[in-house]
Amino acid sequence: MENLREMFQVMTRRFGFLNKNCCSTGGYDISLVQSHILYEIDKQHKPSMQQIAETLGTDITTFSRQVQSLIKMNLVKKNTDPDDKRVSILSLTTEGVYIAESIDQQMNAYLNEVFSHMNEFERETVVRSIKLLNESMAKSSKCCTTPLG
Amino acid sequence: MENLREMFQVMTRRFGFLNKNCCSTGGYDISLVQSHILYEIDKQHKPSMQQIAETLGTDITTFSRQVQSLIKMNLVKKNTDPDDKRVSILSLTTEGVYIAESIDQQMNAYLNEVFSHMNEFERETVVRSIKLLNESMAKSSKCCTTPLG
DNA sequence: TTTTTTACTTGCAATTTGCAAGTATTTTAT
DNA sequence: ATAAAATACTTGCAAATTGCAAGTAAAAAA
Repeated sequence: MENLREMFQVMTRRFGFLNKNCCSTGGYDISLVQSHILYEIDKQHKPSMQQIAETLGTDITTFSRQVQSLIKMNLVKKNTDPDDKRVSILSLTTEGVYIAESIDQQMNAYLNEVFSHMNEFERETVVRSIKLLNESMAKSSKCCTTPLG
Repeated sequence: MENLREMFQVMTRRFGFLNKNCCSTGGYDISLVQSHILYEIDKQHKPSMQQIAETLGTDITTFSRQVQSLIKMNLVKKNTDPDDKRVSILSLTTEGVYIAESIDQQMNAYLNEVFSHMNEFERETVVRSIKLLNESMAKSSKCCTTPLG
């Protein structure tokens, strides 16, 4: 059997580079972690601080400060949940949405370029495989969840 | 078409968690970046500092210090290349090999567990897909290489 | 031989990190 | 109804990680 880890290591490293490249797109000085925060806020529905921090596997105190800087940059808003005044609901500002979308476009453009080296059949196979992989990882209770959770 | 980026983001995040979990296995206090350094030194043949730093996309100065700490921990050795006294050849100590291997085993065990949720056909498809993906990413000149290279 | 390039190291100064300890609100006893 | 416990988040550190600028030493080019 081939070395699974090696394949994954190479793939995720490459994807990591791509991610790093893309987040500094558009003149804005966004760090990789910040781009992930923007991405998740955009994706989740009215998320709280805890939720995003949990999703990203970031310590809540670190996350708190990252959000503060994103608010200063006017990319993220924070609203206290009316039902529970302890929790802060996060959302993107118009500018934040713009940045998040432009990063997303870049990423997808690059990924499409990568996929252009395959034929239609290969593309479909790969897409299905990644879905399968994600499902399997989700099923696995032992692994692949946040380090401290 | 599905959102490629989302699929990749989820997958690599999960793999990242796995990576983080695994590197702190075995009582040793190894950071994620350090585990990646050990991995690459193990993988490459008599690599120089530059080579590993380049592979990992790390600034050479940062890398220099990381290696120093790994040497202090007695996991890595540095030997000056006899053919060019400027370059340092990196290698793992016996202890380093042990750590690297135990991380590798953990990782592969977890990945096998993930793959156990698939049938034989799916497994093969997924493995082939990841290989394909890696080849395609390698072909793509635009993307997926080190940020500053 | 001098100049330039290359491989690496150190000096900062800035950023990022997480634990401990805080505040404020809500939930759970009693 | 009130005290105690839990939850959501924030701040104070102090340590670790980062990268640029400037260094050393060796090799290659001029």
